Amino acid sequence: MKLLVVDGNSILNRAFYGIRPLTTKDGMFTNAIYGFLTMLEKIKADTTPDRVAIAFDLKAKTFRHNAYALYKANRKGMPEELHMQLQPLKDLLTALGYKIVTCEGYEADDILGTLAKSCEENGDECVIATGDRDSLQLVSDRVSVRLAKNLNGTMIYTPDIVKEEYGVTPKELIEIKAIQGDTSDNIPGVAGIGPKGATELIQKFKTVEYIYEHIDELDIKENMRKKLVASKDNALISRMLGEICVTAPVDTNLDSYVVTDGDKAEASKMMGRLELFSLISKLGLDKVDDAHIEVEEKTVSFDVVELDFENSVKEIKSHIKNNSAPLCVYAHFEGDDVLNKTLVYSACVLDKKIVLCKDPALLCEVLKSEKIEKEVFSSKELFSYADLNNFEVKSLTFDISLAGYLLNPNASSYDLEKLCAQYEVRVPVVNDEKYKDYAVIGAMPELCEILKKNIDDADQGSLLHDIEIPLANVLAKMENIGFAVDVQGITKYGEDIKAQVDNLEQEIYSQIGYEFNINSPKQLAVALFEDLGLPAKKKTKSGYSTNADVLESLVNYHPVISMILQYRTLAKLKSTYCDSLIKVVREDGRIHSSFNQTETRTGRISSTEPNLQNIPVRTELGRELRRFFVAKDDCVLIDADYSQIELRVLAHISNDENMCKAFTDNVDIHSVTASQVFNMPLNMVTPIMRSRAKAVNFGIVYGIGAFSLAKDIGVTNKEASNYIKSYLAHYSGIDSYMKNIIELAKVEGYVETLFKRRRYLPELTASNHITRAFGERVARNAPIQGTAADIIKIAMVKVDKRLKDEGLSARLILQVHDELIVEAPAYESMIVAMILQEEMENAAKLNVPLVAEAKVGKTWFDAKD
DNA sequence: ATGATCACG
DNA sequence: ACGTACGTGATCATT
Repeated sequence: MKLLVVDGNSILNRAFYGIRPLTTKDGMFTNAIYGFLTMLEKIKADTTPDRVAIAFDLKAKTFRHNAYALYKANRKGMPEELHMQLQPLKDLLTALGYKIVTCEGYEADDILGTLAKSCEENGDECVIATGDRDSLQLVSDRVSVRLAKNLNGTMIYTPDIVKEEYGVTPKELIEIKAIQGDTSDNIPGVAGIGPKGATELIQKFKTVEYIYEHIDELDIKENMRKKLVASKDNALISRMLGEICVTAPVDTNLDSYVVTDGDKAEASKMMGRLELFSLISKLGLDKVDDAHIEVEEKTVSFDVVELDFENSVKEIKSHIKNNSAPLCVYAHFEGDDVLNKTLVYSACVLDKKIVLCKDPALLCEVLKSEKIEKEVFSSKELFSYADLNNFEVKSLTFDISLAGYLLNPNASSYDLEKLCAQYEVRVPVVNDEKYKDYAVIGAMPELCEILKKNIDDADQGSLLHDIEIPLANVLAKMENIGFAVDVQGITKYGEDIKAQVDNLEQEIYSQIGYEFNINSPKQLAVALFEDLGLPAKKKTKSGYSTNADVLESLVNYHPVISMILQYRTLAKLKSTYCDSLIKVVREDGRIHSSFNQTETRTGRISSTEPNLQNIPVRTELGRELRRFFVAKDDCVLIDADYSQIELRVLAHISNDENMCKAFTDNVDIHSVTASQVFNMPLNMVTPIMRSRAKAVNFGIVYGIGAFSLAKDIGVTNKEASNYIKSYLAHYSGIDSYMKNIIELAKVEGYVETLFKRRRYLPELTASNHITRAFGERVARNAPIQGTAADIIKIAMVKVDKRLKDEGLSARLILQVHDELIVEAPAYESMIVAMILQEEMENAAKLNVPLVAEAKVGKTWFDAKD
């Protein structure tokens, strides 16, 4: 029989500190629970036990909001974020069928020891899972310790391995500790003797008892003898304190530790509440059964039928005759890229029935129909499907994924299963085994109801219906149209760069004296900081940093530094931009990026495969790449960008008098800021002052800290801090906005944009001040970045509509956060430029004017000036 | 899978 | 006593 004994508190600690903070949207921390269960699964898989006992200390001390207390605290002290996870974890473990062992007056260690001892005596095998080396003293022929060193690394300790690592037997570890002491356990030991001396003594003399019995005859240095004599009392006390008790009054009958079925439904429900959805499937729990048991009398059973076009239409028609509620439509596509998606099936939810249809004609018919009001899971792919098939989607009134995103943009994904679990929508049961996977589609109507109610409660109706859903249509069309590129041009440019990279590579090798992988920060660090002996400035988790900041500070030390910087720049251009862009050009000679509408926490869209929102522009050489982003034959690009949209938004929401006036007068904002910060008349502002003021303006938008500002513009902390003080004194409206928004965020738990886009901020309640400070910066930044995102989204919808209404062939093809790009026949360029400027500037009415400027060119390079 | 780096707004 | 501005995505090296 093999018993696994888990040191609950120790593993919980490892999980808490090893897994990045995770929270539910209400701010409940869940990372330790997630980590614990994940690690438990791993431990079980590794050790294949017959029985499992999970030991916990009975009382956990907590502390609050005081890092110094943590430092001083006894190691059993626990931050509030961890403590709040303790009871839920225990409940969850019980529901999963595990036996939790605690014991009044004894620590978890003692429980481990007692159970291990009992196994030993009864001829059973015992594995102790812990993150704490104290337990190593328990190792024997029958007892092994599985020590978690970090998240990935574990080590199984047997007597041989203990001997190998410590040079003594497991039991002798107690003796070593008695001499060496352990501050974290409040074990004093012998003053002046550390691990080395202690080990030597025990290797020679085996026990503390023996040492003191023969203290005068020992063959040791006088110095050592004196230390031992001086600390005799402490050593003897330490010997007692350091030995784990093996006689705690706990149940040692192994049959008490059978892992039972527990209450799976309850476990699954609890995990759903903790929003740990991935665990539910990882642990093999069945969510459907959970809902089934939980609300048995309310469980709905759905039929799934597969019909042809004719019969599907018939069913749907008779359904809408009898139902005023909208029709829920789900479509499943196959194919990994934007253009080549094939419809596998569409599904419509009728009363207690899911109608599947493989005929694409049905989906077209339903989407086209103005009379059928539709609620869907993801509108963008439906809009895309319609666009590719040259028809328009009518009466699409709700999008589940977009609603889920607006309600909480912090989530990592928005699939139906997750949303059902989060909003406690029970998934119906489908009895036909063949169609079981379709059951979740049947939950759509109820899920829509709940999401709609939540959207109403958050006052996000307009944001969803007037901005996000129409935008999905615009994005779908942008994806389908794509951006034409000059493949030959990129190829040639790439070859030129390749030649330069190869040259640099050889020169760098000769400078360093040997060949190595320059792309490996690790190898580069060795070359620079060890072999060349250059001063290392900054450390990362895994060694010395070699980033551009560090390298730039070293350029005067050695000629190879600037070569490496140049190499990095060119290698990046080659691999990320030339090579990969060429790979994603399609048969039509265009690049079709995907635009994700539910990705960012601030409301921006993101672009992937490829990312067209980070094409180089800041350096001359990089910017050249934009010459190969072109308009098709007889067409031009019209590129319009907002001027200072984030600062204008800040001026508006803070309603700061000075900043509003600057924008209303349409004067250069950075110069004005400089004159404010440096207390100078406008005409005395020098370029250096302006550039520093510009950095301060950026910093303010990001939530500012003197340290980072100082680093950014290369002044002292003190100076930077003065700039900020002066800034906030002159822009007092911004000062009060920054203070108020944080108070508001703390009270409400979230911040919102002008158009009611929300971002929840569980970080603000963290006890860790770094986390809290991050939450505060986000509270200051999110409304600004988010409102700017709202505004350009509105502009996109309006521009798209104008182009269509005016019968133009021009099409939006790209958005880069404050910039829109349209491809149009050359003869439309003037009108399109006008439309862009007009719609962008009128997208929102703020207290300050919005300014956009449009330029025309044959390539992105030319259109961007 | 994660971290380091670097491209963009 | 701490770590350092907001938001993204792609690549390469490494575990």
